[in-house]
Amino acid sequence: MKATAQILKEKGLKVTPQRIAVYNMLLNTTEHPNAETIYKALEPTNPTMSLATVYKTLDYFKQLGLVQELNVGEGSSRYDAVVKCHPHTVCIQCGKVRDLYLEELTEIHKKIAEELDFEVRCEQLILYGICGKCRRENNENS
Amino acid sequence: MKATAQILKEKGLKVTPQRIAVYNMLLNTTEHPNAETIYKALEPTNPTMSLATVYKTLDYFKQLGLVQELNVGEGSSRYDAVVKCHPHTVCIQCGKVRDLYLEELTEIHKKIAEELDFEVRCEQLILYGICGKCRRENNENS
DNA sequence: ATCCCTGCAAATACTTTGCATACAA
DNA sequence: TTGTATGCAAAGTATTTGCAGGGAT
Repeated sequence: MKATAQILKEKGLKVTPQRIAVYNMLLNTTEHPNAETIYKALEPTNPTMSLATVYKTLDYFKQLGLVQELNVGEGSSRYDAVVKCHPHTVCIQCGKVRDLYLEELTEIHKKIAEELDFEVRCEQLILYGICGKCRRENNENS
Repeated sequence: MKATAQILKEKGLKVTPQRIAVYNMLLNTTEHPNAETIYKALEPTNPTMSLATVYKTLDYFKQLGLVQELNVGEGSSRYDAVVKCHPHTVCIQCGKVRDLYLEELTEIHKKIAEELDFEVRCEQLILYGICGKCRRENNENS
């Protein structure tokens, strides 16, 4: 795997501890954290890190295609180091956001897009509902 | 068509001029306005209307399933009186949000959802890209 | 008459910005 | 050395809330 510093350098970014920390954190989670969560997670190891820097860093990363912004209708945006467009499920009970990988779906969307007078750059599918864990817990308590 | 007052009453809401105005405005537009836009649009005819009331009203409507909230990644939420889940296109150049009606897609999503350990309540597909109008204008200027 | 709704203003949540200092190249 | 990045604090949006007065039923 390519080192984070190398990736940043290739994108023309100066390599700083903060940027490495943010990118690595995103690479090592599937939680789709928001800026605040990233900041809180890095605070222990990067005590001087500021929330503003997290926002600025995420903004650079977004511009350069290193991360993807995801808005599932909460107050804040979530971030994902998986840049390729892919569907997500959002549990409306526990709030968990999960990735889905469905090649077939992408193909279908592409086909449909071709029929529209619209040039698709990115497609975002969000399935809102109840995750398996919450459903089972609900059944137990009823 | 059922009168707005009647619809509100059936939902157990008190019928007020403000609520009628907001709901009618949403019924008569395809612009997917946000709260601010709704407020601005109603100001001329409802000079006492306040933005806070628009927010509260939209919140009630959302709870009762009279409107749908849509977040396409801007700072603010948009609202749609078409409650049935349906895909949208968002032009990343002019910002226009359009409805798509694709029954086939809904069916496909439903089938996929059945294979997941996830109970889908609502699905949201957003296609980001360049609309036909913008693409043609871009071609002329190049 | 009762209780819900409205409008104002203040509060909150999220994000961005200005600027002086610090650090990467 | 040079210019960019950081961190702080202040400012900027979007939205929510508390409360007193007003209006719908």
